Amino acid sequence: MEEKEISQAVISRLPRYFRYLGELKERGIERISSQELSDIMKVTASQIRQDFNNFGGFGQQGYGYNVEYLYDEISKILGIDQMHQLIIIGVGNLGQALTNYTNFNRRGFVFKGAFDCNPELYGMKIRGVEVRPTEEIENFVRTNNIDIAVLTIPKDQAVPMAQRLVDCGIKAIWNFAHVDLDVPENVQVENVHLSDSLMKLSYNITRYEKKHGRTGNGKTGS
Amino acid sequence: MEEKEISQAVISRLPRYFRYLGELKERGIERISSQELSDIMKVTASQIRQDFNNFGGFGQQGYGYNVEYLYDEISKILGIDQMHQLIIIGVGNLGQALTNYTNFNRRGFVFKGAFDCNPELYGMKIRGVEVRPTEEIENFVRTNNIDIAVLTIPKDQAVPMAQRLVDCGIKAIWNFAHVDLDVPENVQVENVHLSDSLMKLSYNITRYEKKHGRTGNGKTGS
DNA sequence: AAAGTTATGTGAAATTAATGTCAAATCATA
DNA sequence: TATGATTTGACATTAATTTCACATAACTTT
Repeated sequence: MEEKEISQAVISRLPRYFRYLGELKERGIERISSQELSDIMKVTASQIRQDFNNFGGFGQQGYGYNVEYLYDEISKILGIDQMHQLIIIGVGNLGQALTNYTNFNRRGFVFKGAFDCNPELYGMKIRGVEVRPTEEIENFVRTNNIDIAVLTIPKDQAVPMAQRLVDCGIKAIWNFAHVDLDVPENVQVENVHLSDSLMKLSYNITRYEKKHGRTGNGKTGS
Repeated sequence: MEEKEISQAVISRLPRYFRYLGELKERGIERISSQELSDIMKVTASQIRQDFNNFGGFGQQGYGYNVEYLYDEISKILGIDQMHQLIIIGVGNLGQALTNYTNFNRRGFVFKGAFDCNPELYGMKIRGVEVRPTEEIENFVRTNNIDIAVLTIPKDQAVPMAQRLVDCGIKAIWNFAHVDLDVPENVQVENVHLSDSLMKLSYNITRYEKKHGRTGNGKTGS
């Protein structure tokens, strides 16, 4: 039985549905129609129904969707009903920030190890986890069943590091390095390219100003 | 004369082109064809040509594209030939990490101020910039011509803060809070929802394992 | 300067995604 | 249990995006 592939466009929308459903659940709301959700989330009701239907019928005609049930189903689809063990590679500012972001913990992402190539950091503790030398990564990943490696190291180091992670059987890489990683299809990669995001913002500022006749600050001017 | 609107799908690809062109430029490569770029970037040559053509003809038949010229043109399109003054609101781990990320500086994003509501942090210096109380934001934005506010505060604080920023004339918000901001169309918002990104990764791990018959770690198990 | 090659720009075709529509199922109510 | 209101799920339609294909322009070489 062949499962039909769901487009990444749909997947990208699921976390947002999940977030809104979580809020509704928190507020004690038991049921919701696609139309109501449409009003709140500012997407068409049709898209909401279509999106949910990719995974089977979660709703009931004449009633709508049960908030808690839908929430749980989406969490299963996203795989966050499962535990994920993760390690951070690169204990710089960003690495530490992510480590300290406790919300991930609540969603079943368990921070198991931290690695850096700077000897001065060895032994330092972040959220109870000791920073270790990067040489120990392979062994650690294998013995601790690590699923996800968070890459917060400079881009030139990221490429060989990704290869090492692939070789020792990592399942996924959450990549914050500003480089594209080339990995086999059994390893999942999710890129967070912050500067790309900032450039998009810059584009939209510029576009708006062009359209409305305001000017920006020339780089040489003042 | 009406400029035709460029789709966000195209805009999202520009930073990646920009990055690859920057690398080519660094390596001293002067010209490149859409086919060569296609091989390197793993997108179709057709898409590359189509994308660039949205902004006018940057290439030359029989020759290809001049790397440096194309690089400069894209930087203009993205608006990163202009200076952008920015402030950070929320000097937690993530806020500090972003502040210390020097690459933004190189691209014309100038870190001008830092704000927090925790009095213990007032006066602390990050990259030479003093942390100030959030009450001072409005005045600071107005007198220092701030374009972009980086929001790294909890989501419940983010919504009223966004309103304050809108009211004092900010041009754009780079939003790291896990909430959707509702702002008028003259204010640009770019969201970085890290947990959405992590959920997408989780989905892809789960999908791969389902397809290939491996199992994850049950949340209750181990 | 002519011939052959290369590679863009563009319009058309194909694919993918989003939206609109409605029959059928369920709910609420009397 | 019948009636009317509600709302999904499926399908049809429309829109957007990507790919294809080729005429045309510029380059390169002799």
